[in-house]
Amino acid sequence: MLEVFNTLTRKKEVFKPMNPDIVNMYVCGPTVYNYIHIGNARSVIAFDTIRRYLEFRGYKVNYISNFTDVDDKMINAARENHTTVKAIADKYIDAYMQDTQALNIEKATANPRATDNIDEIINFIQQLIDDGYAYNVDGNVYYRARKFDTYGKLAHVDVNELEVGASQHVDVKNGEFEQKEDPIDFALWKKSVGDEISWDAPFGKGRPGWHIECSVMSTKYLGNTIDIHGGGEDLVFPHHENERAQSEAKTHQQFVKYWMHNGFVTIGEDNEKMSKSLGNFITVHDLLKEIDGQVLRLLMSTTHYRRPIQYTQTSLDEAQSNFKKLQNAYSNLNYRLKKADEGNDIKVDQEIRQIESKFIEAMDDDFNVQNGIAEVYELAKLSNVYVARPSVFKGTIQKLMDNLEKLSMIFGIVLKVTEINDDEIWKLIDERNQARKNKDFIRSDEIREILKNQGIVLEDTPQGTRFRKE
RNA sequence: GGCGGUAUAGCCAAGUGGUAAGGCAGAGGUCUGCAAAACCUUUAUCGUCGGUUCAAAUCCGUCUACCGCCUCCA
Repeated sequence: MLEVFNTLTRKKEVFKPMNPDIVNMYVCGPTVYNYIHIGNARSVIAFDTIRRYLEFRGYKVNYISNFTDVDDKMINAARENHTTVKAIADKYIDAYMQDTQALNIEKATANPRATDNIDEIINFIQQLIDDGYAYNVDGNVYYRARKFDTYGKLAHVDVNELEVGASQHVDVKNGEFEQKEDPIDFALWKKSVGDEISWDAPFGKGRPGWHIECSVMSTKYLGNTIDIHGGGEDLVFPHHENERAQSEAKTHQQFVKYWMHNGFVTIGEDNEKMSKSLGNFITVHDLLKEIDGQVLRLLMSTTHYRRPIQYTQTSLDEAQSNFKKLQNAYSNLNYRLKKADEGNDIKVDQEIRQIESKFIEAMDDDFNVQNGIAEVYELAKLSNVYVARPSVFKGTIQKLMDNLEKLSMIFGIVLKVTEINDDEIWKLIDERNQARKNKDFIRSDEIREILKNQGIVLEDTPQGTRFRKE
């Protein structure tokens, strides 16, 4: 029985989607004014793994992840680069797609952009105004937070205790605070200044505030009530609190059944949150120049999604060696397959089933990936044991391969076997084996060294010489 | 100031009442012409102090340290 930790109730709850076979989930995507960093990647990876597990459990998942492609930062980035907001958005959306592909993120059902949904945003705001939940001050529209009874419930904050400016990120002296009826009100629509990017609306020329686009796109693509809404824990307040307020004020229905939030990636000696504003971030774009994206995925599978995770060289190295371990197990199985005996046995079925049921037990507990991936390593170990046996059935090896592949896939790891098509290399391998037969170990070691320099590692086994690429 | 989180071996990390999974690194061993890969064995009493209990890493309280949110953030 799958249980999910719900930020709203701060409890693990039995997962029951609205439709027994379908899960509708929305994950907040980035504001596209820069490359995504490792912290952003954690969120993307965490929810991709969650999605894949839900699919593994038999659900059809409708997965929406948005791009926020208009806001102050976008406008500033465009200005600094002497280009348009759209050009900035296009550039970084493209980069996002490339980066997430390298991370083996399953394609979303849709990646809607805020600017493609302006009409819906305007209508949404208009209705909030009509219903008295929002007010227009000189072309700026604000949401009347206190009017929404349960404002603060998601973040578990008391409206009266909210200390404006405590985070020291708000300029309390700017005009916005003077315009608002209440400091806790937030912008739905921002009046444009000068020739800034803008759209015409009944309440004046301007652009959407932060939060509103997610309310609009979530309800538009997935309906008034969705099963899962996810994002980093820094989004709980104000972003998700505000989305909830807007959406439920408009639809009078529960907006989200299960709110899920991932913990941060921390970096440096004092384990600070990696963030754009602190400037202590490493972009995925840069990291991918050095490592396989799958290594980053394994790093993110090192701990539970709600807990913070340290980004260090050591943690990266460990992930790298775990990645190699899985790949080796898989390609060694593949090599052994060719030298295995015809037939099947049932013992391995039981062993695999046992691992899988422990895997499910782990993942059903609020997607405990750490315990889950431990079972994948168990399966790799079992595989290695079979591979090392003097005789083994093809059916056994095949089942191990299939299952290893299936479980690894949930973590975004695609197992591959090494192929060598180069005749020159085959000739060298043959020559080396001949030399070994003649006990000419000088020559055989020489050849192994030559191939090693080409990235091909030879390993002698009782079944012959196998190879893999480094 | 308000709210929340975390503290387990050299490192990462499970475990939420019955005497500590797993991974990395280390040590020893098996296999090998040598290697590699792999397998086997081996390494902790759980931040402090106190309480509840037959029994606590696990519950309660205290203290300490670190981190996060309080309208820029995944």
